[in-house]
Amino acid sequence: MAKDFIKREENYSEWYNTLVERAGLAENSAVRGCMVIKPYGYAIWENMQAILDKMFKQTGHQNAYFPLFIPKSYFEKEAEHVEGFAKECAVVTHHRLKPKRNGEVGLEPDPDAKLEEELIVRPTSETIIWDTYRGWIQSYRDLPILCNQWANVVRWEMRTRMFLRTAEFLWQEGHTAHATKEEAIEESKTMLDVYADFAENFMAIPVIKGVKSPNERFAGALDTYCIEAMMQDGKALQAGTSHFLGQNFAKAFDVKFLTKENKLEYVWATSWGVSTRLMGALIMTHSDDNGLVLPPLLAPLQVVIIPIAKAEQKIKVDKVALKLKEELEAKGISVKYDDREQYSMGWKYNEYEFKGVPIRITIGARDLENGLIEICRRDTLEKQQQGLENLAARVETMLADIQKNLYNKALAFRNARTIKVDTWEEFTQRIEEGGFLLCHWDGTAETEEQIKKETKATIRCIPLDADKEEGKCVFSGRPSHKRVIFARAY
RNA sequence: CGGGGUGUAGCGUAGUCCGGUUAUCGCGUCUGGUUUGGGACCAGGAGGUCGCAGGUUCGAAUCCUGCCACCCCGACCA
Repeated sequence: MAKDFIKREENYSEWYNTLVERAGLAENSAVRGCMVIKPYGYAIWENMQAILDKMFKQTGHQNAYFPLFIPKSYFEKEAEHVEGFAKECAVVTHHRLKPKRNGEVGLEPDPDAKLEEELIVRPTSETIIWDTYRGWIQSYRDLPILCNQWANVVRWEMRTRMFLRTAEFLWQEGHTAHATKEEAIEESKTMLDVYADFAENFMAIPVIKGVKSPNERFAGALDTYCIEAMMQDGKALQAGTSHFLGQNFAKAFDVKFLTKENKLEYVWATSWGVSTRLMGALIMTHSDDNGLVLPPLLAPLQVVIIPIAKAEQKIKVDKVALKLKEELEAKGISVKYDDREQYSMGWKYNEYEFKGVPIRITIGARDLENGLIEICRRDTLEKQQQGLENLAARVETMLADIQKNLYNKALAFRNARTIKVDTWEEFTQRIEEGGFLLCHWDGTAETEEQIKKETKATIRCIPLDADKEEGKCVFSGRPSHKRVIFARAY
């Protein structure tokens, strides 16, 4: 284990913070609640962005960009939406500073530069986008509009955690407009599938697709679909959401269209998003006591080659290493040959393990005499000696295997900690151990509130594939027709 | 905003209760040399408003007062 790195069981939250900083992903900034994403962390995010962006385009979406500032009045138009976000908004009131009047050194907002209407730094863009869509939509021929925006948003949270909840974060938000309810619902489900596909096949994170209870719904949505993942400490993390917004925003912003039948109707809407929070999910799903573990499909560096050689043997080792590097790169694999002399091989081993590089290849002068190298996979830390022939192809296979193995491991972990619970007594005990509790729920907000109050557990989602099953609410004993997922969450 | 804690070199820290030479140690960093199969070794060097302001004192990192910042636990979390 890497020296001076604490173990997960000791203090999960401290382990997480240490890992984020030591692996070079991010650090807390001097600005309250904000985070600096460092180059290595950003490289992972860029890989995620590129894949998602491609998936969005394949499902017919286009990128666009809307303003950072939202006039306060826009914000007030949708009642539930205001209520949901009002408590965490950054507000711009002035557009100029001037020296302090009382003679002290420093600046203060110039009273003459007070904005007539205050501007909100977007916590999400539904309002400004729907205000814009009004001008774009007249007839059914203008629909659907399928736009996505890559942007930053600000939500002034009381308490923050790197990647999981920061005052400012990066995300994408899709906003679509449709002629029919069915089409909008279809869209929100399609995007949920895209997210689930991304989470499972690229991030190697198994997720449960579901719908939120009314309590947990997005402010202004009729239905909020989500993917929920389980972290290593048994807590749930909402990894992505897709909202069916009905005609709420169209009504609030007066966005109507003329149907084929020449009737004026309100437009149907969806919105969906994932954020840098996914980075947190990635870390808390796969990492171990040696540091980060990255799925090969997202790793900025997939293979690192480390030489061990005395000065006189170095040329031979270099030759083999560089040839291998070339072969791997020809297969589209990203490789670094780290022959820096100021660091020992032991130091490098620890460093790349910490950064989660999926495969490490050691080329030692001694083994090379016998035509052997050492290959070590990050997910299992298993080391093998191998010959040089066809090595690139075997590395390629191993990367695919690591990708698959990470998913299977995470799935096995989740399955082992997902249990059916039918009595309140068992619920209160098992919730302490973390994990997902599959329980009957009477469908009322009061029960949900009460359970949250007593146990801090919330309904993560009502799984879309939940089987019909008659039962009694774990809390109230009233009848229920399917099980929902309760868990403590980030 | 409540409850708890911490501020000493780039990072992590000892010293604070009980005031007293030149503020401790480790990591990192720089120089030179030797090294390389799991965070190398030796030698030498640089680096400090002890969070800020005021007070007590012959003398303050240490005691007193005020302020500030950050962290943890709550409240908050579409």
